[in-house]
Amino acid sequence: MFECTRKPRQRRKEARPSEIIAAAVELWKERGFAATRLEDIAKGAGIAKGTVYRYFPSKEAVFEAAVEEQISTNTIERTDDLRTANADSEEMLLRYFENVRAELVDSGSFIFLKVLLAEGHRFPDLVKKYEDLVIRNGAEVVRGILRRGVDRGELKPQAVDLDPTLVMAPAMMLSLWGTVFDGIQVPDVQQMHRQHVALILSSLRSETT
Amino acid sequence: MFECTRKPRQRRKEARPSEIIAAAVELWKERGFAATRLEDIAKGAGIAKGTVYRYFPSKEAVFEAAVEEQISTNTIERTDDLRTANADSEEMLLRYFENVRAELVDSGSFIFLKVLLAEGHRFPDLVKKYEDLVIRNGAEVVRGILRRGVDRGELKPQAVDLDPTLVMAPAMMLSLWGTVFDGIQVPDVQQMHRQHVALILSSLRSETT
DNA sequence: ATGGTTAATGACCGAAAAGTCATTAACCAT
DNA sequence: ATGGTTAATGACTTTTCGGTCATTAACCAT
Repeated sequence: MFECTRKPRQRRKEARPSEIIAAAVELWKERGFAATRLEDIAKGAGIAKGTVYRYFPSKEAVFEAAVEEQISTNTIERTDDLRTANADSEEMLLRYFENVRAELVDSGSFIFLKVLLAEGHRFPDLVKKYEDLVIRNGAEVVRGILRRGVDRGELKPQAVDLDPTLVMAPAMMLSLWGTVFDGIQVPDVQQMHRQHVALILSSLRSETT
Repeated sequence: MFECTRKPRQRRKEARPSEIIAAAVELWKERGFAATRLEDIAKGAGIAKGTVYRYFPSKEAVFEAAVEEQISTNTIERTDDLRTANADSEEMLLRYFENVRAELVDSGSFIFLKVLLAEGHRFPDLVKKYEDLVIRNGAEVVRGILRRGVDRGELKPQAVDLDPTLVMAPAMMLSLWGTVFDGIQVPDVQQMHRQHVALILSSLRSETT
């Protein structure tokens, strides 16, 4: 007994940055942003603290890179997904909401939203970027769905005038709130999204006799 | 030149706690929660760091007391305000939204929401209390408005089944988001609230011929 | 006045965590 | 093999900041 577990040092320049970010996100999800030390991140990524500094100049830089990564991957996915679909507006809205929920809750990008809301001061550039690429992009998707609904005769023409923010905000807020108590608290986010879609549609659906 | 500005020490046991809280909230609003040191708070309140510890056992206790204060003062106000009113449902909803906005943005309680969202882990009791007294209370108020609208014949009966969270969430989210860029970013929160009310009503208004 | 009580002070302490760097050892080209 | 390059290490330094406490001085009762 007492095995001398000599950790075989590995040199993997390419893989490190994304591994570090992945470990960081995992810990931020579990314990929150402020409570996560840089050494925890290193440990989580299976490397020593000093190694982190070879790839990122500071702790904040890791956060910035993480946001940057999430931003790019997610907005692309979402846009593609919705462009090729062929469902009615209700289905489209539901799918969009589910997308938002999954992205924020399941894939854990809710921390970015939380931290940017709470600590936005410290990352003015990031906030701007997040606004441009996530919020505005989301608004564009919603606007697309509404416009498409009008074109197909499912929604009344005024639907295009509805501010997309009003459609997105509850989806984001509910998902966010649901994460505060480790996801247990809010009864059923998806159910509520369904109700929200119903509310929107009952107001915007065109009167086809 | 070289005036020895001897600060005249003052003993004001009664006034301290609220002054400390006020100074803390002010700084949190300006610089965020994490970026505010306890010594800054003391300086802001015009006292020495040690004095803070005469009134609060820890830094977190200051935060807890601040939330506690906001919670009590604000929920009382809101409930009273709406019970005595005599306007139609549209007016009531608008007033409620304006209330939420004013409370979060103007009187600065948005930091509590932000911090509880972002750092909820560290304050499980507070989160619970906030949920009970602010969120649930808000939901109750909204439910009251809807019920009242049905009673007066302004809203169709299904209105009472609408989850109040769907009504509150956009109001909170928009106000929150508006504070991230020092309030400059979101074009016009109040305008958007008007649109939101219109959306809700166009779906819930009873068809009186 | 004056002495007792206690609010107020701020220098100090120590823990915690960010960030550094001399040393070690993979990896590769020869 | 082997020597050069550089990724990886982790002990060490530095900084930051929450919390303490011996000392000072307001305030008040006498």
